Amino acid sequence: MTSSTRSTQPRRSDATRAAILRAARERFAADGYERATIRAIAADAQIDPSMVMRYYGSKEGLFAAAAEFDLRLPDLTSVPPARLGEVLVRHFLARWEGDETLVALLRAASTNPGAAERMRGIFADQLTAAVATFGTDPTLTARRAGLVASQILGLAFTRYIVRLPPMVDTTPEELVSWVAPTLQRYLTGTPPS
Amino acid sequence: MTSSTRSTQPRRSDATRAAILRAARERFAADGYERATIRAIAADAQIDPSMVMRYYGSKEGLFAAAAEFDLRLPDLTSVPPARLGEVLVRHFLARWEGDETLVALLRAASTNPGAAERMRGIFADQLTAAVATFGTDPTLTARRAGLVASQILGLAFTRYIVRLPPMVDTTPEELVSWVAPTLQRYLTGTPPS
DNA sequence: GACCGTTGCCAACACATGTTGGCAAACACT
DNA sequence: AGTGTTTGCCAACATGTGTTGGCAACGGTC
Repeated sequence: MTSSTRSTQPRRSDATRAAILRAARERFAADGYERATIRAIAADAQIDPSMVMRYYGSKEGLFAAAAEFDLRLPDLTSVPPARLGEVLVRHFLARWEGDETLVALLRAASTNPGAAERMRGIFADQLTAAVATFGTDPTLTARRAGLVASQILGLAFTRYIVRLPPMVDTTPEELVSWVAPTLQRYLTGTPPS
Repeated sequence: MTSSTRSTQPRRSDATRAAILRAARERFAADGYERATIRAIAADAQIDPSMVMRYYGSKEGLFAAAAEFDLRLPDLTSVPPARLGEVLVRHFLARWEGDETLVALLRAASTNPGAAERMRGIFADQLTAAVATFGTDPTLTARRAGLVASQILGLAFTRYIVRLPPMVDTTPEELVSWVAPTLQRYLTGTPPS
């Protein structure tokens, strides 16, 4: 702290900080947590590796900052109940088609316990909260949210990580048509016996 | 080659080889490709790290041997068409609930290109071939197989890798009830416009 | 213009990694 | 018994990693 009394004053190094964060997201998304080295990230950002340490403390700290992520789920109460699935798939596809943060998180979650923990938080908190806006049984709500997460993450995993050819080649709209009914049933379908 | 003229004669070191492979599968499944070190695997197998190199050439070679995997898909032509989804989910859950090889492959596929390639091979070849037993349009067949893979891998990813609480707590039979209709539609449903 | 915090770079440390070569004991075979 | 092969271990190398400390240049403040 210098002389700033409240929140954060714009610092002269903000540009550097942002460059590091951008490069970190790219590298984490492309290589995963362990293969993405601080040296490579620093090289991409065209600064010295020691700056990364000064501004983010450690590699874990850098990842924590780079993997900050908000699903930005729309208000599901203002959506026609019959179109919930469609709205959700479309939203997710659009959300991470233009933001590699989730891909970074997805890759890292496989090997980094902290990343997995964050993933759990995001989908357990944000998604469960959204699903909870309709339906009262908490166990059932959690199960619905989990199933939705399984299909959504499976979609992302096969399309962006493993890159299964049929999943890569299919257009987003076609994917929406196929997957929307699945989410719809997970969200509003009557539970099996 | 020593004096063996055909295939493979039982060697005295077979026990060691097997111990290495078992430890490797465990470590790769638990830690992923990069965090699983040859030293740790050798320690688990109670032998010297250099033996791993001698018997498997390199870390990549060891992984290739440890990640040998067969989905063992049943013959889908002898299954009532209406129960295809149910049979498939049950088979997959049973298949990898007792064999950590697929978990190892799944974890590694996120960061290791070779593992991702193998994953593509398994699901593009074995699964697509099974789906192709009914239906003629190759593009549609590939798409169906891809969608099935997305839900199946999403299930495995959320249950075994990220360990989302609702997906971990749910019993296999309950998962089957929820997911079977999804696969059923991906396999036999009429394609959207 | 002197002072002090900030920004940046360089060099280095401590450590873990995959990998290699050499050597001793155990074994197989004549 | 003698010889060649196999199995195993030890020590070491080369390299890449996250991380640290020190030092020069810059920027604003009195």
